[in-house]
Amino acid sequence: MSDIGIKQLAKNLGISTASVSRALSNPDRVSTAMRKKVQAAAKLAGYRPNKMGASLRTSKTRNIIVIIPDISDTFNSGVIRSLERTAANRGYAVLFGDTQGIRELEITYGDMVQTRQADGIICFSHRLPFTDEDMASESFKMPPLVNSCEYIDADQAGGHVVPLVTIDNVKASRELTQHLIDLGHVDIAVITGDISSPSTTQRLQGYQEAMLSSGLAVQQQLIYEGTYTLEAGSTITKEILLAKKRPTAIFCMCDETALGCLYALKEHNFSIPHDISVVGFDDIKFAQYFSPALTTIAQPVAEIGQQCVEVLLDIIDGKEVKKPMVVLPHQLVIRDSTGPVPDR
Amino acid sequence: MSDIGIKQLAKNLGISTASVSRALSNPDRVSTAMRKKVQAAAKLAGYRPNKMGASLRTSKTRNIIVIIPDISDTFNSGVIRSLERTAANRGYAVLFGDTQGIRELEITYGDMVQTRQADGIICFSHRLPFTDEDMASESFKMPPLVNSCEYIDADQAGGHVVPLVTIDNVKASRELTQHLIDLGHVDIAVITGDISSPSTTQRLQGYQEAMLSSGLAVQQQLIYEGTYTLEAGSTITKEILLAKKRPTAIFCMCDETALGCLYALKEHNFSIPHDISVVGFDDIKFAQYFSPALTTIAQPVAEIGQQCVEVLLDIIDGKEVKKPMVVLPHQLVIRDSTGPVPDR
DNA sequence: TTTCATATGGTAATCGTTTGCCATAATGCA
DNA sequence: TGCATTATGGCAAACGATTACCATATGAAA
Repeated sequence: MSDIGIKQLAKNLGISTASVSRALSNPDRVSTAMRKKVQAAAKLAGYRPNKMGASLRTSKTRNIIVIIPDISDTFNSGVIRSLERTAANRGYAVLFGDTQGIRELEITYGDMVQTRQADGIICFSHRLPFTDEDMASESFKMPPLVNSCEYIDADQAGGHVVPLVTIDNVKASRELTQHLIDLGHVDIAVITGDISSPSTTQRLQGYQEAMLSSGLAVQQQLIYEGTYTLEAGSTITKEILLAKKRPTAIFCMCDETALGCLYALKEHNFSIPHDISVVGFDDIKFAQYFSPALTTIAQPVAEIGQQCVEVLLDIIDGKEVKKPMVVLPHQLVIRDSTGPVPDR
Repeated sequence: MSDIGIKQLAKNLGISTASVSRALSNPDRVSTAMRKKVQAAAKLAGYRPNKMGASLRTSKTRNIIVIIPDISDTFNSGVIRSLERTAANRGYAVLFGDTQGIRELEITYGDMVQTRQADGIICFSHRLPFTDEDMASESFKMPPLVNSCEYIDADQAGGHVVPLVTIDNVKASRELTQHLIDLGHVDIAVITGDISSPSTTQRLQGYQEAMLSSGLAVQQQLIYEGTYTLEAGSTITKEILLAKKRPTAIFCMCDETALGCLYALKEHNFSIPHDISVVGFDDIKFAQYFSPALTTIAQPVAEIGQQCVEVLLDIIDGKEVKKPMVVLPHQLVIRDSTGPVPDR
């Protein structure tokens, strides 16, 4: 672990730096004898190549930057884990930028490709991490980027198509709503995520489609605008309980919200699903341990992470991207938080 | 966003690269006129400094690598978030390596300082991310490293003192156990984490100390070896329930385990805390939403993250590290999962 | 034996910055 | 006014790898 470089190594062996470099990172280019000699010496000396030097020369960093609003979000962290794993297998390291939804931080992290600290971006937000100014510039070139789970508007992207890995939110939401309808529910409240997020819009659309196609009215007063948080689930549920006409089911657009919802319901002595049914979305690892275990949509977390990396690396490698949008299968998971509509 | 470099910029302005560099990153070194001129031109041209070039020259990367067994662990991700924030404020980016506890991956990530991809390491494991071989070598120099929450043995560290940011696990565990004892519990089962982890050992020690100092026997058959997971909580609790003599309280060494435990208890129709009391450890964000809300030890997640970074940057900057061990205050949070021992 | 292709190793340029050293200009002070 | 500082800008050498290009050696084919 001494601070030895390729130069010193070459000098010690009485050979050129070119041979050392080749023996280590392009072994076919040298004779077996040379290769063995150099590799042995390198190992002995504890030689570690300085990646900065290499990166500078090759203009490849083998880093991926992941831009994410909240790294502690349970659903996201599942995807992250898979990302990281896949990337590592392909020889890439993953940098994370937690933006807390702050625009300025998004920009900072988005800049890391421009400053050559990363080769590409995986983004978990519905906003691109570049200034409008930059994007408007005609010299703007979109760096390798794929979006996870959140659709980005072509308008916002200045006409660029942004590759996306996601499930079909509309369809999943429709199925979930249909499940409630099949149980006889008619008054189904919704606690949305941030409405500026397309995933929320899509899930809302699925809900509406399911209602309408079953001949049920979409009651605007049952749609509550929230966020993807525990707190939103808890506070909005209380609001729902205060309504003159109570719904018999609550559709929470993420599992954390559903947990908050269950909490508030139990606090007010509602029995689930006897009095009110609750569904979530995502199937985070905690969902099956909630009481009652949560009916939800399972997203293929591992595949999402993996595909994000695969697609991104294809772009980085300059390969033709066959599918700008990868839609992965979700699954309706029926557990104990949903039941038939109660008699009135 | 054009691919312009310092050289081109200098040529355009008819000045030397030195002046450009100074105007941008060492502004006091040049005249106001020069500074303004260069900065304006840089902005106009969308100049982005290539950090690889700079890093190579300065041998500073301004990256920190965080090595963590499970990035999706809820407690950890809280700390991570804070880490990331503090680091960003200090101008450092954070890279993450999720090792899944795999030795080989630990080594890979540990190597990133040697290969100059990062300036320092924050480690969430009880093992150092270097090969024994390396550490045994006399030329081994410990890179800047601080450990979060897990103590590292000086033996294992080859005599090096590894700075640590943590709470006092022994004390916290003692208080938590004492809380149960105060409620009249005598037969208190424990579901541990991985026993190779010092945090587990320490929490176990705290438990034992509390029992003994209250004149209670430590019953070995009540100590169940587990892991810091939901699944362990669930399966081991079932085991506990099958025991001839059932405990009246279960001490889970982390909140996720406690959730698994609550789940299993409810599944078998035990009422909490009426029949059995349960405590967790960490106070993850979900804990207060469990049913019943969980009595636990709150760790100062944000401060832990912050301190880790502060200490690490001090080491990187070559400052004297005043305290090799930072012990932060925890808090006993009493909620609804604990109650008086039931009448027999 | 000659000729050509291939295998192997070396030389030195290069990637994009930063910075030590120097020259000159500007300023302060007596 | 003269001299000592200080401010400012340029030159060119790093940093540590990779690699285009070249020279030589080796072997095969004729």
